[in-house]
Amino acid sequence: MDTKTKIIKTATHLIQTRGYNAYSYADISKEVGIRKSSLHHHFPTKAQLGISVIEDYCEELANALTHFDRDFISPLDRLRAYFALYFANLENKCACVGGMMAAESLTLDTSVLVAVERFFDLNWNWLIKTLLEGEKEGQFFLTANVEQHANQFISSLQGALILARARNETKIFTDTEELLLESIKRPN
Amino acid sequence: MDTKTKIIKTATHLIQTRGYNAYSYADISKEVGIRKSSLHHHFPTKAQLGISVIEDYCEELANALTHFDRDFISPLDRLRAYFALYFANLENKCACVGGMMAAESLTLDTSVLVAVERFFDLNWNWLIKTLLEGEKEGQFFLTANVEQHANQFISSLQGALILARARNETKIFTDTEELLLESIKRPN
DNA sequence: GTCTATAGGCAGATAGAC
DNA sequence: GTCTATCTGCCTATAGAC
Repeated sequence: MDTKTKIIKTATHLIQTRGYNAYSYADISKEVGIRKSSLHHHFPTKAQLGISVIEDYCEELANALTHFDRDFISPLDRLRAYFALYFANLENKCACVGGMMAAESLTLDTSVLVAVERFFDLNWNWLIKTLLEGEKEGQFFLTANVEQHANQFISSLQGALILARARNETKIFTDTEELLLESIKRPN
Repeated sequence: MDTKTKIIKTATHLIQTRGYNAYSYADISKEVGIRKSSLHHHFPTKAQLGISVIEDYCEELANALTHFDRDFISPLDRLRAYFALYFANLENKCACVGGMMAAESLTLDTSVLVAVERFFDLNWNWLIKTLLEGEKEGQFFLTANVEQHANQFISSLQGALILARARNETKIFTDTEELLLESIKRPN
C-alpha cells in the first residue's frame, strides 16, 4: 500500500473511532510512521484529507453493494448483507464515517459536507432500488412510499450503530435491524 | 438565571450544535460574558461541566415526560409528544446532547460516559412503560418484545435527528417517526 | 517525499490579586 | 466570584534543507 493510501486508511479508522474533530495529523503520523509535516505533502489541509477519506469510503461501499447485487438473488438477503457490513464495524468499536461526520456536520467545511452528502445519496439510491425490487417480486410489502422507507432505514441503521457502540450492546443494532426488516416483509 | 446555570445552558447549546470535542471554555466565555478562568471556579474541569450538562438535560427531559404522562391520556399521543420534543431541537439546528456524546463516546472520560448512559436509561424506561401501557389498552400491537421496540425507537429517533440536521431535511425525521408509530399501531 | 525547525493560535488548567 | 497573567501542550500549517 502506498503512503497516500496508508494515510487515508489510517484517517478513516481514526474518524470511525474518535470522530473528525478529535483526531489529528499527529495521530496519523504515529500510525503511518512519517512526520506530521510529510502528511501535508500528500494532503495540504485536513479538509482535503477529509474529502479523500469519504471518497475512498464511498468507493469501498459501492464495491460492496455491487457484490451484494451479484451474489444475492433475494432483495431481503441483500439488505441483510448491507446491515452485516455496518455490523462488522461495530465489532471493532468503529462507527460509520458518514454517521460521525453527520453528527459533526456544523463544524465541517462545506467541501467536506458535500462529500458526506454523496455518501448518503449512495446509500439512499441503493436502498430505493433494492426495496423496489423486493416489492416488485412480492417479497416486500411497502406501507408507505419507498423514499420514506429508505429514510427510515438509513436513520435507524446509523442511530443503532452509534448507540450500540456507545453502550457496548450489539443487541441494540440487531433489535433495530430485525424490526426494520420485519416491517417491510410481506405478511403471510 | 445564576452564572452556574447560565454556563450549563450555554455548554448544552454548544454541545448540541458543535459537539463535545469541538466546543471550548473560550466559546462559553464569549457567550456568558465572563473570563475563561472564571469558568473553572464553577466547573474545575471540562469533564465535570459535561456531567452537569447531562444531569441538567436529564432533569429537563424527566420534567417533560412527567407532563406528557399528565396531559395526554393516549399512549400514542404521548409518543407523538416525545418525538415533537426532539423535533423542536431540529428546527434550531440542534441535535440531542445524548446522541452527540454517544457518537463521541470513545473520547469521553468514563465519568461523563456513565452520565450519558443514565440519559438513555431514562428514555428507555419511559418508552418501555408507555409502549406497555398502549399494548394493555389495545392501542398498540407489539410484534416483538417491548425492549426490542424501545431499542428501535431510541436508535431511529437519534439517527433521524442526526441525519435530518446534517442534510437539512426535516422530512427524514418525520418519515422515520411516522413509520415507527405505524409499525406499533394495532391493525384494523 | 521526507526531514527538521518553527510559526501562530487555541486548548484546558492554575496562581494569586482584588 | 471575577479578574489578569501565565503555563504547558497540542493544533494545523509553512519554509527550506536533503
